[in-house]
Amino acid sequence: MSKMERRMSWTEERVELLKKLWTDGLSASQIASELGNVTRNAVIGKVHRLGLSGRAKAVRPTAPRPQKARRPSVPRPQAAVPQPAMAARMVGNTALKAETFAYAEPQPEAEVRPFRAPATVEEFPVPSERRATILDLNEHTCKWPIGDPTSSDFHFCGCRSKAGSPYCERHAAQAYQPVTDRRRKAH
DNA sequence: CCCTGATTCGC
DNA sequence: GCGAATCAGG
Repeated sequence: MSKMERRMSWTEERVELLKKLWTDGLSASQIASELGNVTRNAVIGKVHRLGLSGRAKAVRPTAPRPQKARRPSVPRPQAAVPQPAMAARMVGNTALKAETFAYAEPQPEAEVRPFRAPATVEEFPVPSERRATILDLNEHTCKWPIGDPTSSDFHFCGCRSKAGSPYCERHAAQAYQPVTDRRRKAH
């Protein structure tokens, strides 16, 4: 290696590698870092010039290239209404889909998991609540939530909290019970 | 905000 | 031909 190529160009080798990696499903940025000395934009640009965009999926919409009437002369708003043909071509043409397809790892449809209400209260015998609103809370009041937060009667414990604790002694005990204890308690 | 590819257009 | 800037989408 006598000379470091200052401006790496698209040599046959690099183009071949590009083709291979692209058809392998690597993303443009991955390919860019693989090749080195090119940005993903460069890769994408080359891919398009080579005419191998679309990859495996490539639903040929047979659209005759709408090529909108382009901008008058001001470089600002080049984003306008997508042409139908363009839009059609965009769907199902992303690398993500291609990869998902290539790796054959279809996600099973999201399973519906039952809604689990936040267990704020835990049927707990509350002897000395103060029914504090959020406005009543300060450094010395227990901030243990009681009830459904979306309900109008939601409130906080409001007891005097232990020094340095957000909760009163009773609720601190409930909040900070060791795992083993919780296990035991659960049964 | 991270990522993806697509497109435009000055160079 | 090249690729940064930009766009559009997940």
